Amino acid sequence: MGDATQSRRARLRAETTGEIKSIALKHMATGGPAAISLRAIAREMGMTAGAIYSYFTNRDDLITALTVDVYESLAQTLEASHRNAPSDDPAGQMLAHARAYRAWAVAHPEEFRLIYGDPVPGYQPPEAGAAQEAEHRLCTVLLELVASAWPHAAASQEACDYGWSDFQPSLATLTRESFPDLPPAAVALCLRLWSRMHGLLTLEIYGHLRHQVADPAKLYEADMHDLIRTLGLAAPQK
Amino acid sequence: MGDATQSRRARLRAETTGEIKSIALKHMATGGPAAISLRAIAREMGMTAGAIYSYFTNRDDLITALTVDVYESLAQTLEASHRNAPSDDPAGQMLAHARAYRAWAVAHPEEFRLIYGDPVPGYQPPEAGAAQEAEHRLCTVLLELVASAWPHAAASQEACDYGWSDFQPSLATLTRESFPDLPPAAVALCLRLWSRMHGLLTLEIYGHLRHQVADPAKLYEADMHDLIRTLGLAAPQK
DNA sequence: GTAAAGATTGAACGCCGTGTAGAAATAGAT
DNA sequence: ATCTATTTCTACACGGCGTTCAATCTTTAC
Repeated sequence: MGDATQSRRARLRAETTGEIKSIALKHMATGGPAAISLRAIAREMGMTAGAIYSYFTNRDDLITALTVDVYESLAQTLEASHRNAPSDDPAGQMLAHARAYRAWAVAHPEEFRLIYGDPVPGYQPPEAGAAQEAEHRLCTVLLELVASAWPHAAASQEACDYGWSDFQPSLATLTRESFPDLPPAAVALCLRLWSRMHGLLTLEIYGHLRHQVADPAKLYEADMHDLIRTLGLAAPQK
Repeated sequence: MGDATQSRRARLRAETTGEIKSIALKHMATGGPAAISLRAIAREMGMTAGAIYSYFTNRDDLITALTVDVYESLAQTLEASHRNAPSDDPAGQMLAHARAYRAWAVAHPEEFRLIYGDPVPGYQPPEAGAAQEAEHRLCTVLLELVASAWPHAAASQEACDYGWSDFQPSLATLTRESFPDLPPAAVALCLRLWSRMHGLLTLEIYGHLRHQVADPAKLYEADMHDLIRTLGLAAPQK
C-alpha cells in the first residue's frame, strides 16, 4: 500500500491534476471561461487531449473542479477579511466585507464569471454539488456580520414576517445551529445584502456600468454607505 | 427601382432575416444563448450554413441583432408598465416597475442571460453599439420614476456628493436634457435602483437562490418594499 | 435580352469535445 | 529481477461548430 505520504503514482497524479487546473485557470483568466479547451491545455502540457480524460471524466468535470477551487479562493478571501476587521464595529465589518468582495471580483473577473455567470456552454453543475456547500460557507460569513449588526438593525427589519420554512432546509438548519439567536428575518437580510453587492458587481464585471458611470467604485461605496446607514449602524470612523 | 412598398427581393430578404432571428430565439429559449448555432438554424430552414452569411456577416452580428430585439422587448414591457401605473403614486410606480422587470426576467430567462450575462463564448459587443442606447432607454424609464419620487427621496440621498462628471457624457447630457431639475445624485440613485433589482434577479435567474430560499419572489418583494420605505415614499395602498 | 447584383450551394479548413484501441510506463507481489 | 495488473498516454476516428470561397442559380436593372 501507500508509503509515508502517498504512493509515487498518486503524487504524480496530483501534480498533473494541479497543472491541468492551473493552466485551465490561466486560459480562463485571459480568454474567459469559454476559453477552457481540453485540447489547448493538453497542447500546452505536451500531451494529447485524450490524456486528460484519465484525470477528469469530462470537460464539465474539470469545470466543476475549477469552480470548487474558485469558491475556495473567494471564501478564504472573505474569511480573512472578516478576521482582520475589528470585532466591535458592525459597520466597519460590513464595509470591509463589501470592499473585500468587490476587490476580489475586480481582480478576478473571469473567476467571478465562472461561478456567477454562465460557466461554459452546456455546462450543468452536479445537483448535489459542492457549489451549494460553498455558497452556504459564503453565506455564513455574511451571517456573522448580520449577527453582530442585528441588535442595531433588527428594528428596521421587522416589517416583513419570515419563517424558517421560507428557506431551504439546509440553510435553515445551518443558521439555527450556528446562530441560535438569529430570527429568519436576519437570514433574509443576509441574502438581500448579498444581492445588493452582487447587483452592482455583476453590472460592473459584465460591463454594463461602463457606459453609465465614470468610476464604478464610487457608486459601490455610495451604495454600501447608504446600506449601512439605513441598517441603523453607526457610520464607520474612516 | 422598388415598387410601392419594397422590391420583391427586399421583402424576401426581410422575411428570411426575421425567420433566422426567430429560429435563433427559439433555440436560445430552449438551450440557452450558447445553443445558437448557425448550422442548426440553417438546417431547420433547409438552407446551408454559408447562406446565413448573406444576412449576417458573423455569428456575433446575429447575436448583436438578437440583443437589440431583446432590449426592445424589455424596454417596451417596462415602458408599458410605466404607462399603466398611476402617475401620482411614486411608490406604486416603483413597485410596478420592479414587478414588471422581474416578471419579464422570469418569463424570459434566456433573453435575460443574453443581454446581462455572457451572451456566447468569445462574443464581443460592438463598441458604439445599440446596447448603450438601449441601456439609456431603460435608464430613462427609471429616471422618470426617480423624478417623480425625488421630492420625497431627496432628503435621504444628500449624503454623497455627486457631480455630472461622475457619469459618462452621454448619460449626463441625456439626463440634463430630459430632466433638467434632477441633480446628479438622482442619477446615481437611479443606477443603484437598477443594481438592486438586478442583483436579486441575476441570483435567481442563474440559480443561486434556488439552494437558499423557497420563494425568490417573496425575497424580491421584501427588498422592494424595504427600498421604497428607506426612500421615504409612502407605502402603496395595496 | 442582356448584364450586373444578390442569394445559395457544396466543399474545404481548422477548431472543438468525446470516445476507442493499443502501446508504453509504472505499480505491487513473487 | 521478473511477471502481471493497472494506469497513463498516443493515435485516430466521429460529429459538430464557424468561416471562407469558387461556382451556380435567381432576381433585378438597363
